Amino acid sequence: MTRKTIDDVAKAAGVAIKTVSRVLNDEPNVREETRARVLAAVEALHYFPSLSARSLAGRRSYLIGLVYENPSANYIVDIQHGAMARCRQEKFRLFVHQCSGRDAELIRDVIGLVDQTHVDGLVVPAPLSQSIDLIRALDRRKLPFVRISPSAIDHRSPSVDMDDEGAAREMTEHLIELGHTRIGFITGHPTHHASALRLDGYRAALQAHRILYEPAYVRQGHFVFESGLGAGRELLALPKRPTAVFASNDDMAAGVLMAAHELGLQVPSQLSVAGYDDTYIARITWPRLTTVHQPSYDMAWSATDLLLQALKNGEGARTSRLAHRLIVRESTAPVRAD
Amino acid sequence: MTRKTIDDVAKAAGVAIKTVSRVLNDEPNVREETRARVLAAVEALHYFPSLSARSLAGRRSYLIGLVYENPSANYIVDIQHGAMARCRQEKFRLFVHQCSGRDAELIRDVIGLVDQTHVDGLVVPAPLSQSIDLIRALDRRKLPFVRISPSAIDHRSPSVDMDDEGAAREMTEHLIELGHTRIGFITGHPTHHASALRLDGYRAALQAHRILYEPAYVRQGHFVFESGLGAGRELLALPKRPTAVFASNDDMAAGVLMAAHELGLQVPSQLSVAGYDDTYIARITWPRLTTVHQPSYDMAWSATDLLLQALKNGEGARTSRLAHRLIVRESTAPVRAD
DNA sequence: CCTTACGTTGACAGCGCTGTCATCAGATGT
DNA sequence: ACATCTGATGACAGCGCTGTCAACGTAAGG
Repeated sequence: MTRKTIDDVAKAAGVAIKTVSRVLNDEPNVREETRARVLAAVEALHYFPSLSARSLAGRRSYLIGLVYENPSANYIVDIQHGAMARCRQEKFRLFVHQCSGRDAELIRDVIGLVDQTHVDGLVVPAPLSQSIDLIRALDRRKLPFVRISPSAIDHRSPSVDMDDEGAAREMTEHLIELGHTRIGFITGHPTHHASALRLDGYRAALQAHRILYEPAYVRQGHFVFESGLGAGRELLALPKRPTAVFASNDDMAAGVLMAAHELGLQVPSQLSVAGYDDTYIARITWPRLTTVHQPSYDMAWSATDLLLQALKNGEGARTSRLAHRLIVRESTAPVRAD
Repeated sequence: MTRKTIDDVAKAAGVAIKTVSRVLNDEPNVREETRARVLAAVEALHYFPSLSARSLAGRRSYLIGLVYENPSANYIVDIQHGAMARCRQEKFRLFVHQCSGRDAELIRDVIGLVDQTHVDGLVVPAPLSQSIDLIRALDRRKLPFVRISPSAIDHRSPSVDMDDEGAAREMTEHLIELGHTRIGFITGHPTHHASALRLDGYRAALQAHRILYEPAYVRQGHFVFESGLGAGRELLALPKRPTAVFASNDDMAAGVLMAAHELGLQVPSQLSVAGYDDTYIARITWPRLTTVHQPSYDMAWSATDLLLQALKNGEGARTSRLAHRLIVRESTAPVRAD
């Protein structure tokens, strides 16, 4: 059992290889009857065209790259699978690449990937999507790419995002509606643009409800569990401790839960805790987390979709914003009368 | 800024392209001075050889495939990164592919990947590594592959695993040493070979300590949180409920924790809970999980290492077993005198 | 009726590399 | 001294496709 080539298919279908190529690439001007014969031969021989040959010979490689930089496992798996799903539908393949290095080295790493694999385009999720240097380097290579959750400093390339500020505002309002006024907030990694947006949403909600913004209630986190645990301990050690804590992602919210448990505080009766992202974690903590659903899978799907469209039609920049929603579970409750 | 080719390098170094090729492929019979000149040119031009051209022209593609089938996010991310790390060291690239379909369709999916991408070999983690049909199909294609945690029904191909039975025995003994005799057990997915091994280890420990094996204490799980929650609820509803529960992975152990919390049972004072795998989850639950560290990252690294060795030396089957270790955290404690 | 256009198909070059084989200088053996 | 071997290098074919262009038959237009 060996690999079949286009010649085998051409022979089996009684046509020239160029005709097989036409059918495989959905090119026009092939008789319906011929197309059917070729497709039958392809099917019968279990023929799969060689990506290497295709990308060497033609302008397309049928390969999309997904480059990312060390974010949380749950996020990146959703992103991967969303992108893979869309690729599969179009018979593209996805090349997943975890970048190494920083700054110039990172750029070389990505450009190296592009040069070696001949990918037709790149899906660039946050936080890499915020690297101006990378964007510039890709532009120089004239490589199409779509960014997920790019920073506000914008660019004419297509991108997909969600309304981070609005979502954070809604979550904060949810807590305010439950009667909370002393609401702690844990920010995300300082270099992620989403971190600033989420903080903005928190502050906007406070302001809209005339609740004084109290800097002591805001702690710096880094999107990882340990930072949430640390920030949670600090917040709960405050003389007038918050009755609710809103963490900028679920991992950190899980850290706050642990901090509360350490002190023997009941969640949600003595402390409400809210997260962000709605990753797997939010469903397995005790209690389960009230959180914002960030549609990572769908964002990756859409980003890949935009990229494939751009490759087909050579069409320019488009941006799409996906809907989020509040997921209210058992970690938030009305504030208790002290 | 455009892609450089081997011709550019050859011109810059003042040699024939074949000589550049020799240097790039570590072939012998190149003068040291010539090699240095070529490498300097490669560096200066930021040249990256085209994988497509290489795999078309030669016998090697410098590509390894990682195929997997829907396991937990935390597991597969570790596997991916372990394999990527090893690939990077050898200037190979890793093609990550989530399989689709079942049985014959799955086989076609994998063979399709192999045919299209020309991967030199495959890393096959559990549970795919247990598919006899897949193994046979790969053999027919004469494609080198290394399995991670294959089933006992063995094969002369290389593989990497850990001692599942021994680890489960140790964990059960840990619980027994804490004074537990009514120990619940939640099995893994029935088609995973590791599930049976872990159950064997549990039973072996009971037997060694002359504790009666009680079938009612053993519940079927499927390696997912919900199944652990369900099984946990059942176990804790038993008239003579277990004082400890050992779940076959961390996700299910988290489910048991939730079941305990629902009933207001304190862990570990009223119930000890143990997991398996030592994924990220084990460090963020309350209390943090006592678990078995399964070295997924290292297993993938080693599997990739074996594969690369086999590609280089054409050497046959080897199997390597990686060490596990018990991670005792706060979810297990001595049994309380009732 | 012939010309033109169009739809359909195939011949062939060439993408950027590696494998094979030839070439040549210098070292080695007798 | 000559034949022989060895190491270093290059010329060239060809991997499996796609892009280009030519060829052909047939329908439409004058």
